[in-house]
Formats: sequence, structure tokens, C-alpha cells
Amino acid sequence: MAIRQKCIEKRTALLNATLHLVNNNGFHDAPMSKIAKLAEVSPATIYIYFENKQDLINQLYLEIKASFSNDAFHNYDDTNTVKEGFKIIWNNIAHFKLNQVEKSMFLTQCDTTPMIDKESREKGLLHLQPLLDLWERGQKEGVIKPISPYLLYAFSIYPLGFLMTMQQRKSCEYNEVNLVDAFQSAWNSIKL
Amino acid sequence: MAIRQKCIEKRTALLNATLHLVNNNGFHDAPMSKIAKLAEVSPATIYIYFENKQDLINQLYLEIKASFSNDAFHNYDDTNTVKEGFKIIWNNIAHFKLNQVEKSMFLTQCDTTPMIDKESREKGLLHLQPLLDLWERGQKEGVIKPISPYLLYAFSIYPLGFLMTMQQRKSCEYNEVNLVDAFQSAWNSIKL
Amino acid sequence: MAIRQKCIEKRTALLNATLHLVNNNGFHDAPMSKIAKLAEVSPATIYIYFENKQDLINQLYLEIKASFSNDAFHNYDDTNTVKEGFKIIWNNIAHFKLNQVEKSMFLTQCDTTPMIDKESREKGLLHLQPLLDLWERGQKEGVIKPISPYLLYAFSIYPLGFLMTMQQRKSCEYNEVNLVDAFQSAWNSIKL
Amino acid sequence: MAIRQKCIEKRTALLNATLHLVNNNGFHDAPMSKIAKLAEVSPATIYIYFENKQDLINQLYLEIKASFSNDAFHNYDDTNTVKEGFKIIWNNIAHFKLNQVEKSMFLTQCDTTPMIDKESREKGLLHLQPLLDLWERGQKEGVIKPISPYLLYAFSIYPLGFLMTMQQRKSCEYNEVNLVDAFQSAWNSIKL
DNA sequence: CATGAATGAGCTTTCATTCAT
DNA sequence: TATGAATGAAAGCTCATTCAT
Repeated sequence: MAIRQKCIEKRTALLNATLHLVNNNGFHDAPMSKIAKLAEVSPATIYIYFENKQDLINQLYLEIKASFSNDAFHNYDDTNTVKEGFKIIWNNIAHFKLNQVEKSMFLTQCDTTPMIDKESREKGLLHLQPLLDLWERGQKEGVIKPISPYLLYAFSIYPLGFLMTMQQRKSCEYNEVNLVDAFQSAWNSIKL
Repeated sequence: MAIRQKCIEKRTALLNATLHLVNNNGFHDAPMSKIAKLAEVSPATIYIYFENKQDLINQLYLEIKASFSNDAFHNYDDTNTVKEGFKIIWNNIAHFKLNQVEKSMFLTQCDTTPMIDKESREKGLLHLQPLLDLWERGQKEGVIKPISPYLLYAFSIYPLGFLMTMQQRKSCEYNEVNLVDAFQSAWNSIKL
Repeated sequence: MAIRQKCIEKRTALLNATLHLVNNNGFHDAPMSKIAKLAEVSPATIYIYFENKQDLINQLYLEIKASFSNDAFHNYDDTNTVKEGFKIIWNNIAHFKLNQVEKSMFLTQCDTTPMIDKESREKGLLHLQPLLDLWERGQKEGVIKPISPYLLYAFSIYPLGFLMTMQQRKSCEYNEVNLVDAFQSAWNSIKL
Repeated sequence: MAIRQKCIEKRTALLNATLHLVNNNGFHDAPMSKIAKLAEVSPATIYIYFENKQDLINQLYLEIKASFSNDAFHNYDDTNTVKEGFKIIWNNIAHFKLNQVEKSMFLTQCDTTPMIDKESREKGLLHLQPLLDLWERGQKEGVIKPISPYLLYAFSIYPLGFLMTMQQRKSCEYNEVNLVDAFQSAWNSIKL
């Protein structure tokens, strides 16, 4: 039991180390040796928990994606009105990006580089289903524009990634006040 | 002056090869040897035109950024109304992303990974000034929301990057019809 | 602690290989690949034992310098007369140069090229202290000329390097008989 | 005539550049490109004047060796007594090392590294013949010790190289006063 | 399970030399 | 003669991965 525990801790340390290095140095400067050093294990140990580097990255991606959707749909159920439901989800996502910067940065990087293989990316997509369902309901109710969910996502959710990046680069502060404005923009871009 | 001249075609071939490889394989799998092979020159030749790999990437970034802003402000001048002016710029950017997919993908990747050094990134930022000026005018005229230009950018321009990525992955078609819807969303998110 | 230990034999093999190659080909034609091959290890293995090529050369230099001074002051203590003490040291050095040709050649090369960085060279200098002390005593006793130790060294010790080089090039034989003559010359050049 | 002149100047510039770089960086860090740059010619031009790098080094060695012996036997003829003759030659050599530091350093480096090929080295040796003749006369006259000329050279001439090196490294000053002491040591080591 | 040592393949970059003018 | 461009080969070094314990 204590042993099992220890194992999980090492795996977690490795995932955290990878997250940190990929975020700060980029995927091209996050070698296994540095990951091992940061996680305080031997390079060989990595291969006990992960098949190879690609597998390590993939697993990290999926775990973070899961953590993301777990937060995104917190306190949400489909008994709310569409707008209320959207506001809950949107705020959850915004706070995820605000508070879990490292995870968010990693996801943003994953969304735009060929470092994640197709299979993992497709698994990752499934996590958003409840939001897609909400939008579909909204369209039936005549509250949400009758346009592709890709467009809805692009204009209401995707912008949060930009705000997080800017905040990270100290270009822009991204606080509760801004969030109210931001939500207005998001909602205006998708509401009928 | 009967000397074989450093020919610009080789430089261009190298930049194109780099663009292609970084887009398809990622920065971490675009070695100088492959770049040279694709450009049909010797690896050593790269170092006649570029100081090192980072310099090659930086120069590529700056050239593409310049090409982007050249397109973005085509046919634009500040005699239009704010909405008309914005529409021109927005459409220019949208078509750039539609027609110059490789360049767009590269820029998107650059915006979210630590591939580009800070200095080059800051040079790249200057290109958007006319759009910022337009927004400022719009705010004075009471046409544009009085919020940070980062928010305006995030909700009206940045989403185009997502649409381009999705199209690239064959997930979503992104044609003239969609563009009309997209512009509506963009404008709704920033107009007062 | 059931770990394959970094074995000192590999380090030694690498130092020996370097010594041999630098002596025979010069520093400029002793690439890491050849060193690795001669030591029968992979090129990458070198970097487990040494930080880089300069470090390898520096460490080799310091080890040989230590071995030199270990021999130089063998059987010597300061209870002898100055002349006897000098004779012991001189003979030790002469025999080191006679019997440890590879080490001697390397040191000679190091003394006249910018292969070794300043720091290591300064560390190397400390090894001669007992000889300098002996000369100082000799000067107080009126046995040794009251001139700079650099001059004393130049005329009594440094010539042995030339004899070793000549012998190495088969130009001159350098045997016990010659050594008696050589010592006479050395002593005559520094005695009062 | 003017053209011929220009040619010789370029050749000289190349030899000087090589001399300077080999002295300061060592043979291993004196690439053709740097030599060309320092001499203010194109790398390709080097190959008009020299067959290849080895030939460049060899020719430099032989020219410096010639310049050395030209100085060494200045004002010397065999009508002097042996001691007077030796003093003239010794002082000439000492002043060469004092005043022509770059040339001296280069020769010292050549004497101890395998950068000069055997053939050139043997050509270089011939230059000392008059000194060897003088010593032979001195031995017949019973003024010089009846020992190998290698020993005579090692103890009377070779030490000057050490003094030059030390002065170069700012460890020791090597002026006219020291030279008188030095000559005493040199003469004591070879006189009968 | 866990390790530090070890490695072949491959990286970025430099080199001596040749080419084309 | 003189050149800057061009290059294949090789340099020093790092990497993801495996070995031996």
C-alpha cells in the first residue's frame, strides 16, 4: 500500500516535471535527462512508468485534458437556462485558465503543435460534449446563433487562451473585472 | 565584381523548407540536415545565410509577420468609418489565414511556444499598430467597447487562428459563408 | 547500491588514449571520436567522465603534473646538502623524462602551446615548490647563484626537455653516461 | 612590377596572420577562414600562394627559421676566439628572442608539437651549422667540453626559449641585466 | 521497482578546400 | 590573379533509450 503510493508519487513527479519543462523551454528543449533530474529520479525510471517519450507526453495531455473538463463542468447540470449554464461553464473555464496557468499553457501549446498524436487529440475532444449539447439546446430554443459549434467555440471559449498567454507574458492583467467584460464579449458573439 | 553572388533564391528556399518542416513535424523535429535536404543545399550552406538555427527561425518569423501585416492592411486607410475599416482589416486577416495556411500555422505555433526569442517577438508586435489606432478611434466615437485592446483582439481576431487550425485538420470547412457568420460574431463581441 | 559503478578503468583508458593521440598527432588531430575508439568506448561515454574536451585535457595535464612531481621529489628531504638535494631531484626528473616518455612529451607540449587554460597551468606550477625552497636555501648558504629562480630553472632543468625530445626523434641517445655530463652542465650553470 | 609587389604583400600578410593566430590560439584554433580574414583576403586566395594548410605552415616555419639564423650569425665570423664567437651568437639569439617574440614563440611551439612534418624540420636544422662548427673548434682547442652538441645546445641555447615564454606570460622580466647572468650560466655549462 | 552507466544515432556547427566568375 | 559562395566530411556534443545490477 505504501509502495503503491510511492509509485504514484513518482509518476506524478514525472508528469509535473514534464509539464514545467515543456512550458518553460518548449518541447524541443525538454529532454528526458532534464525531466528525470527535475523529478528527482533516474532517467531509467521514466521507462517504468511510460513506454517512451511520446507516451509520456500523451498521458500528460490526457490527464490535463481530463482535469480541465472536470473543472469546466463543475456545478453544472442541464437544469439551468442556456445562458446560465453557459455562464457557469465559461466561468469555470476562465478560472481554470486563471488559476491553473501551467496546465492551460500546456494545453494551448498542444493545440497548435504537432507534438500530440492524432489519436490522443481525438480522445481529448470528447471532453467538451456537455458544452456542445448545451449549445444545441440553445439553438433549438432560439437563444444561440444557428452556426457551427466550431464558430461558437472559436469566438466564446478560444479567446480565453489568448488572455492567459498575455497575462503569462505580463503584457496584460486578467482579473475579475476584465472577466466580466470578457464574458459580455463572449456571450455577445454567440447569442442570437 | 565577377563573383558568384549570394543568391536570394537559396535563402528563400531555406526559409520555405523551414516553414514546411516546422509546420509538419514541429520545431523539435526540423533538424538542419532535413531543412538543407528539402532546400536542396548542403547543410553548411545554411550558415552562409543565417547565423544559426535560432536566427533562421527568427528571420522566418519576422518575414512572415511582415507579410501578414502587409496583407492585413491592404486597401485600408483611416478615411473609412470604424466599422468599415474594421471589416476591411478583419477580412484581410481572414483571407490571409484562408489562403496562406502554412504561414498562418507557423505564426500560430510561434505565438504559443517558446520558439521565438523575446526580441523578435517584440519586433513582431509592432505590425498591428493601425488596428490598435482604429480601435482607439472607435472608442472615442462610442462605437467600440471601452475595454482593453487585448480583449478586443482576443475576441475578434484571435478566433480566426482556431478556425484555420480546424480547417487544416479537416474538422471544419471554413468558406465564404462561414466567414460572414464569423464576422458577425467578431463584430458583436467588440461593438458597443 | 546494486548499481553499475562508474569504473575508474574507463577514465584511465580515456586519459591514456588522449595522451597517446595528442603526443602523436598533436592536439589539433586528436578528435573525441578517435579518443573514444582508442579507449574502446562510445564517444558519448567520454562525457560521463569529463565535462568537455578542454576538461579532459586539463585533467590529463593535472594528473601528469602530479605524477611528475611525485617522482621528482622521491627520496628527497631537506636534510641533505644543497648539492646532494639538487642532484637527487635532478636525477629524478631526468629519469622521469627518460622512462616516462609519453608523459614528458605531453608536458613539454603543454608548456609551449595554448592547449591548457590559465587556471590549470597555475595549479600545475605549485608542484615545484620544494625545488624553489632548496634553491633559496642554497642562495642563503652561498652555494647557488643569486639569480632569479626562472634563470636557475631555465639552465638546469628545462634542458632535459630538449634531450628527451631529441631522443624521441632518434636524433640523440640519452643514456646514463650522457646523464653524468648533463648533470655537470646543469650544476655548473647554477652553482656559485 | 607593381603587380608582383602586391602579390608578395598578400603572401606576407597571410604568413603574418598565420603566425599571429597560431601563437595566440594554438594550431588547433587557427582555421583558414580566420587566417584569411586577418590577412584581409579571401579564403580562396590562400590556395594561390600555398598548396594547402600544411604547406602554409611549413613555409612559415622555414621562413622564420631562415630569419632566425640570419640574425643569429649577424656580425659573426670565425676569426674570433671561441668564447667571443659564442658570445656574439648567443647574444644575437637572445636578442632575437627578446625582440622578435612572435617568431620565437612560433618556433618554440614548432619544436614541441607534431605540426611540422619531418622534411621541413630537417631543413630547419641546417641553419645552425656555423654554431656547430664553432663548438667543434672549441673542443679541439680544449675550451669547450667534449660532449655531444645536443648537450651543448640543450644547456646553452635552449634555455632562452624558456625565458622568452615566461616573459610572454608576464611571469618574469627578461632584460639586459638578466641577460648578463644568463650568459654566465650558459657559458659555465659548456666551457671546460 | 529502481538505478547510474553506457551507448548508437543524430544533433548543430565548423572546417579545409573547390567552384564559378 | 582574386573572389565570395558553396560544400562533403567531420568536429564536439546531446539525446532517447537500454543495460547490468
